[in-house]
Amino acid sequence: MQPVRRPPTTPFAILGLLKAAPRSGYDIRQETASGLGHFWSESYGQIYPALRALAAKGLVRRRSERRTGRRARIVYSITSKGREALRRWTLVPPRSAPPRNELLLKLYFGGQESATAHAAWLRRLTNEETDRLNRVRRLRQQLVLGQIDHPNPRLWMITLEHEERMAEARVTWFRKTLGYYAMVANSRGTATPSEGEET
Amino acid sequence: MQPVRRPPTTPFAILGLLKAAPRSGYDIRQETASGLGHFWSESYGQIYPALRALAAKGLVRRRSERRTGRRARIVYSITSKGREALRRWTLVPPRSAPPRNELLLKLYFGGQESATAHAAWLRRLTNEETDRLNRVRRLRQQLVLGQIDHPNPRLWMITLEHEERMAEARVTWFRKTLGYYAMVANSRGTATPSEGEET
DNA sequence: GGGTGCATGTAATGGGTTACATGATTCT
DNA sequence: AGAATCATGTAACCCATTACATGCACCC
Repeated sequence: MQPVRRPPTTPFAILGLLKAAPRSGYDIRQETASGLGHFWSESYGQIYPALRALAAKGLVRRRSERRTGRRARIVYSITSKGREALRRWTLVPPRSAPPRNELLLKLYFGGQESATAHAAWLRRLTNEETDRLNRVRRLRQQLVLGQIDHPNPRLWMITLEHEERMAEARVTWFRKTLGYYAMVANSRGTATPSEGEET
Repeated sequence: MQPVRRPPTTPFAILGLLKAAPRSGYDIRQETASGLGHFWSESYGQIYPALRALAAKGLVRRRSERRTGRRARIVYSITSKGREALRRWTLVPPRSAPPRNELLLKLYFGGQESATAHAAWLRRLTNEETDRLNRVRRLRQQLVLGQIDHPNPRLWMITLEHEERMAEARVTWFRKTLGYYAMVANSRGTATPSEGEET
């Protein structure tokens, strides 16, 4: 009846950001849409309630900041209690998420009948993934050359390398898979339409 | 007020399994815990309600099967309407999930202070991932050699290749990352504790 | 005066897991 | 007799996104 509590990760993602600098809810959203967005994202619907809860537990401090010429906003900063909670959380090994790959599901259950359509969107996805890979490579290169200012370049590098390895692997797989689909789609789109498929 | 309806994927995963053969809810769970489990998983809490909903929409047919000597069970089979719904679903390109990598979050926010602990669980995760990679490689090899019977070996191969490419990439990244953490953890655990870390 | 960006927030809804309840049958 | 497995199902949560409401301030 009482399900086991697994610690949610949203509040810790927020604490982590606040550890680097005090921020508003809006700032946090921006951050998870750009930099951190490489490996973590949050929506307003998560952030604002979580900030309240953190403040209620004394892990962050809330203060409103009025600025001349700009609208006032609420800035949160981490407390020492919050810092400690964050530290403890990072020590616990991460739990792995159950696999959920919609792409594979659609290919697998689509069968050969859908090969033409699949070839079409696989081509698009391949291009998107290739672009992403190139972006990450450029980013990493800039970091290597010291053209990017970052509070912890080493750890940032580690996350970029993760992105890059994964993107490379996906592109490799995409190209190979696309080869198969293009072949199947072609063999029925043009040559022998009433042949049926054997293989 | 009325959020846009994104089609849920659970019912289609179920339809896909039923397309191959009629199955009970229990069977479906077993399937998503073994074979399909490589890239998709479902829990009872999802499956049974989804089966009811599918039956109500006429996409699957429900019939109870009484077997001599074994307890009766409820077997679902796909209808032609269900087959059509599945086909249409596979034609639509998959949506990509927002990135959520708890591992990177913990490393990134943990900083160097937690390097010793991180090195420890990174080592464990590296081993687990390596084992998984080896398992997938063996599986693929068996498929190549025709030692595995599968209704659609080509599509199954494509999913295994995906698994393999990803596992390879993760192992590569793990080893590299572990190298860094082992170094940091070591340099402070033994030699020059007050030196700080350069390299 | 109107668009855009800054800023805070909530209601509605859906996705998903875990833990339990319940019971039959088979194996030891 | 008791454990393991087959089998169906639900209650209680939690996680998360989307879409909207609201309003300030700046720039054109």
